[in-house]
Amino acid sequence: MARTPLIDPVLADLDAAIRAALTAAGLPETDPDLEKPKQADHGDWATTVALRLAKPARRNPRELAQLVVDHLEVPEVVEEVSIAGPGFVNLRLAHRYHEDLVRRVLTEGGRYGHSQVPEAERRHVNVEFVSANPTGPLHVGAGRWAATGDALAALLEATGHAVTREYYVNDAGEQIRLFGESLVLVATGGELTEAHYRGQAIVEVAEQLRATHGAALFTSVPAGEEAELGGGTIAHGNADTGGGHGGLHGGLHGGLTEDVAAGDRAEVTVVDPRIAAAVGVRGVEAMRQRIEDGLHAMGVDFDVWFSERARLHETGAIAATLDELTARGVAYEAEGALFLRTTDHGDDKDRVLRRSDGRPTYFAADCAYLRDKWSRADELYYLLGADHHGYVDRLTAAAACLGVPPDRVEIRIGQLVNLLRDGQPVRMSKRAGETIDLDEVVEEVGSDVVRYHFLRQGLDSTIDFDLAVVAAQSMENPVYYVQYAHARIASVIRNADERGFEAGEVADADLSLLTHPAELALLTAMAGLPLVVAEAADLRATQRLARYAEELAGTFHRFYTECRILAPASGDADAPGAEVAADPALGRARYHLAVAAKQVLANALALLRVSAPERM
RNA sequence: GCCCCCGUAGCUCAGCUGGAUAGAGCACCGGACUUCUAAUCCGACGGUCACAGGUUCGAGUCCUGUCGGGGGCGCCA
Repeated sequence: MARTPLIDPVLADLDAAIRAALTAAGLPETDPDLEKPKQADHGDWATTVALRLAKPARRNPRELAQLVVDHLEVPEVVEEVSIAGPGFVNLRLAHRYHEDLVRRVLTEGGRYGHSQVPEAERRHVNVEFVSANPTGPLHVGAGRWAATGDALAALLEATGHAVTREYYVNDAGEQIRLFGESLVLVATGGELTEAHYRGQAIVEVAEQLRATHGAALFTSVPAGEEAELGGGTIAHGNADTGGGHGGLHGGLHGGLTEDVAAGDRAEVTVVDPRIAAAVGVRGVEAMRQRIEDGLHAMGVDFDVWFSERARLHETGAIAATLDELTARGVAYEAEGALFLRTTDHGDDKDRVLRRSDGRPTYFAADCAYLRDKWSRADELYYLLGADHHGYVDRLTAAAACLGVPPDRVEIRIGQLVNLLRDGQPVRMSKRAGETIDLDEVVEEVGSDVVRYHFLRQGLDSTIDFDLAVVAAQSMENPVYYVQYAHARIASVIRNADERGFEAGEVADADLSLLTHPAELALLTAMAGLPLVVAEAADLRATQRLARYAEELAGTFHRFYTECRILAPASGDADAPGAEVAADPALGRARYHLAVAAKQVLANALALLRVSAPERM
């Protein structure tokens, strides 16, 4: 993809004009690579072609810049071309461009800022995120993946891709039996060991199951049910040892640093495994529903809740996948087990698909899942926490073994979330039920604050989530700065309506009157959204959009301070806004500018899934 | 031991894939509301971009190494 996507029609013109100038000047063709100068007074766009051509041509870059400018057929929208510094070619757009922009924003409405990637790059992207185990409620750290995955999905949609938001429900295997056992013990007053799941949510789910299925569920095997939980029949319950993080989807996946590894849940079999399994399956579904509700409260809605048990184990998809891998010649038997030749694709050792006792590994389920997704999408995006970093190589290799082109699988690792309270780390233990739940925090501080807090920072940096800070300083949270700008505009519009202000149609407004520095800054900022959206989507970087929203809000606040829209009530010639009283056409132009700015703010916030309030 | 991420203002972080004078919020100091929302604006203060080399017209950005912080590495759920 070109470094600067030619989103704006003007950009395409400039790009073509510079290319033509290069040819006309007898210079080698190269990407004009238009960029926005950091300093506003350098112009609206700049190209560094002269700097980059200087070395191969062995010529002075300023000289080359002059050559380019001499041969440049200046497009109509460009008002001024200048050479600056070591050889930058700066372009300043004519005011008419900004006038057109206001009309364009108002015409496009909610679509302004959206764009279409070239046909060849258009994809159906399966975005898998969160996918935390349904053996407990989501903790705060999961909010990072929920917010980020959802916003990335929105960004991909806004750039012309089709998206499936997907949550993998790890509802098979030993941990489900243990989860069921925990529920049984809670329901029957049995004694929980250290290995069992506990906590308020477990108690509530146990009560819920009793209410819907009756107490007998906890004491007898439902008729006609076997203890098939996937991962092979749990024949003795203690065939597996330990917890830990052997597979991608078996781990916590919630993305929060945690002091207790899931480990050593082993050897606990105090309940009939068939009962534990039956209860576990139902309990997991109840817990999953709680998770779904909690995410919905945060504005995150998944298209697909993919049940490992129902769609991989019960359908035989895992077995089919192992067959396919064997048929492809990428799997082999050794020591009674089936291995996948992941070392052919960069992994440091081959991985076991089927243990020597015949049971498939979690990795086998992950392969089957990948295969299933690939049949439904043409690009697979995994958003994982840093605790799964060690899994990337084998997952990439698995994709290659299944014939998925490497450029269609993107595994993104995000750093974890540190939960703090007044600067002190909060130690959490999932099995002891000592967690801080996402839905509680969302309820307390609001979805907007939680989402924005996570979206504002890049995936590569560890985020501190200090409950005290987020709650107490909420009035200083940058999200309010952005939302306030939107609410302020809404307020002006309300006032205008009340006063019977006649704004007229944009088409009739004289937007050429918008020449105040604060007006020009706002117009320039508004023009930036499409490019920011395209880049944020391309780089999978939500913070780009968040920072842009803050910048745009800032330019509006300055405009608001310096440029009145409504004439002052008094006739005082020195009062702020007297210029509007003297020239009503200016007030009308500013009104349309503000309405357009409101739209741009709303569009940016919409992509972050943060609300744009009408009043605050 | 090996792999990944981070180190930028007192604090929390951006920095547009190598460009012009490194930015914002918070904190601190000083200003601005009888007139569209002060959850705002204006100004001041604040930097050896962890450190050392290298690549080139140009490095916070790319490469190598060192130091410091975080995370990950199993026929294992």
